[in-house]
Amino acid sequence: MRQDQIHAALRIVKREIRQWQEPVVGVVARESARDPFRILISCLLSLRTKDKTTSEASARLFALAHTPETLLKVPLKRIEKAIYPVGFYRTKAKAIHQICRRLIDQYGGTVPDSIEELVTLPGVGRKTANLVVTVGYGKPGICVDIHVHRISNRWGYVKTATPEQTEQALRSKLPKRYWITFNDLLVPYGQNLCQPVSPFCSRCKIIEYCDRVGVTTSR
DNA sequence: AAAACGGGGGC
DNA sequence: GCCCCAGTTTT
Repeated sequence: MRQDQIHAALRIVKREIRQWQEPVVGVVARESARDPFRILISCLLSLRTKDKTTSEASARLFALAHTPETLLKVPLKRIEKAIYPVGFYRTKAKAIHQICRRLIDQYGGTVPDSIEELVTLPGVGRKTANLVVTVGYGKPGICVDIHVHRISNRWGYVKTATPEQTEQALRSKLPKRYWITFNDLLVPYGQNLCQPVSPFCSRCKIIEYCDRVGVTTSR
């Protein structure tokens, strides 16, 4: 995909996603009501877990409590029960308490708004930190998860080996107006149409812009 | 039974 | 850069 095609491609993807009956657009961010703390916890739950499962689990969890102070008072057992289907539930429940403790001790119960501080929290890496900063605080940033990484390369828009390299490449190449929404567009597109193996290329409206790097079979 | 799941951490 | 993590859901 050429640089001058990215605008058209993203516009088409956006329109396409809007037409879907059950949109899964940025579920983690959207259902978290743009609250940095909820985004942080939702992202933690989403590690190696399907989006729908994460969404349902975080809803159950936040029904119990949704601030560091109150969530820390919820016993681990109850947290584990609420988030059970996400997998790694014991590890994640423990991490939730640790994060709450750190936020209270070091940041007065608030969530820091810088990548550098966020990634020092247990279970928080660049992907999670970027989502908190961009969606939670509305600051410029690029959140690269596995979908963004795969599709950016599949299009041939970037040529990178790791998500972190993708983040750097997009930072210098992607027009800034798309920084915050890029993730919101590519994630649902990657979940429902441009999947890792045999994507639905026949239903893709931007196939003419796509280099189909690494696509061996398609539907 | 095996693969997949919106990563992260340790080496 | 590679390997492990430690669980459920989906195929």
